[in-house]
Amino acid sequence: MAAKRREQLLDATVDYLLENGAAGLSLRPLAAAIGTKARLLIYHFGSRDVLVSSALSVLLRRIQLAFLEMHSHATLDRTLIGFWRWATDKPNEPYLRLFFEVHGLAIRDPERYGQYLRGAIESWKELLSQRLDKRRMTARRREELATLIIATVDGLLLDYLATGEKERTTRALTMFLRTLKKEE
Amino acid sequence: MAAKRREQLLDATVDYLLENGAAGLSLRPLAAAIGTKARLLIYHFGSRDVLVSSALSVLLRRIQLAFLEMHSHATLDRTLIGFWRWATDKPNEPYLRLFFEVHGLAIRDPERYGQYLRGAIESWKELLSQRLDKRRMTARRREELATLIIATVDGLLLDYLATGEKERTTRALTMFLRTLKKEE
DNA sequence: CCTTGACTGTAACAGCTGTTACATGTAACA
DNA sequence: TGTTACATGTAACAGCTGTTACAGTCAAGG
Repeated sequence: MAAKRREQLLDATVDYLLENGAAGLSLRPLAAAIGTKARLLIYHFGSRDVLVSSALSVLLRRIQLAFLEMHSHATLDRTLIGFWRWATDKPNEPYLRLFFEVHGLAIRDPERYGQYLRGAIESWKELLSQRLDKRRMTARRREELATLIIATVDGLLLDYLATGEKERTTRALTMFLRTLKKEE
Repeated sequence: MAAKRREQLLDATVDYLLENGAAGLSLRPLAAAIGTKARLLIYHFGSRDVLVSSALSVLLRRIQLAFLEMHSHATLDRTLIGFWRWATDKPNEPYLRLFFEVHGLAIRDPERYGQYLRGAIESWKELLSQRLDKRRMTARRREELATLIIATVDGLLLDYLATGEKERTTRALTMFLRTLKKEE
């Protein structure tokens, strides 16, 4: 098993990123934290950049799994509220924190983080469009709606992460969903 | 005039940040770009962190000025659309890019960027609440509405910056405003 | 047993970081 | 003219960065 050790290091790196962020990552502190040496990280991954982008892929996969679990809910409302609950649950906060941190970095440095960002945006859209498929509306309108819903949830999560005010942001989300329902 | 040179360096630093971002800022390249030495940046500002947070304050002031210019518009709709036009205008893009980049960094590192983030969020809320004051609604409802509007515009701007798709995101914004109007 | 290949340890490379000590300039004011 | 305050220049500090050269260790397969 050549790739086994690599897999372990990768998982440990993801956990480290969730705790410490991606902006100031450097090999030696990371290696010390996960019980290895910078030398070996380079050996297993080839370079720092490969390590980071590999770790972000794993991160994305984990978030997508959380998305998929919400699919069991009956209505779009319940799916969104379910995801909101998951995202604002304290133990899951690091996922969203890292998500928006990398989002900010990617806007500036698409070469390094672009692939992750495109994948992340795509996964949001896919979830939403699957939910909206069932309704009778033009593709154009469905696109508008998906864009609006994703943006609003993103914006509210950003607010929540910055202020920590769960109650206010949750109220704003339910108000948004109520407004959407009237619209139909 | 002791503070004159400092002011010049500060403005030049803001422009440099708008072009090059804040995540990987380091003194020597910055100094070279704006025609000075790292030595003098430390001399005028005391430390790197003071320089960065001073520059972000100037940035915030500039964005607030753009906000205030939109106040002349008659309705809330027109104010928001006016700001959206300003923010998605190519030459102004760096402001929002930097805004969200720092937002991402601040979530991770509140000590360094927290002050800027709180000020930025406050200025958004102030603009909105001034606009909503005139309407008859409970303070609680006004808070929900302001939170929702800010979050949606933020989320759409984030989408626009990542994808560059101005037409789709603008359509989503107008759909949002139309929905809000029905709600009243 | 001996070789092969995957893995790890030690140490170093050049280059970068923020910051500082010390010396020099420069202009205003007594 | 001498003093004072602000500004600048030159070099260096210790500490960090990703990466690499070289020398091992260790278990599996001939």
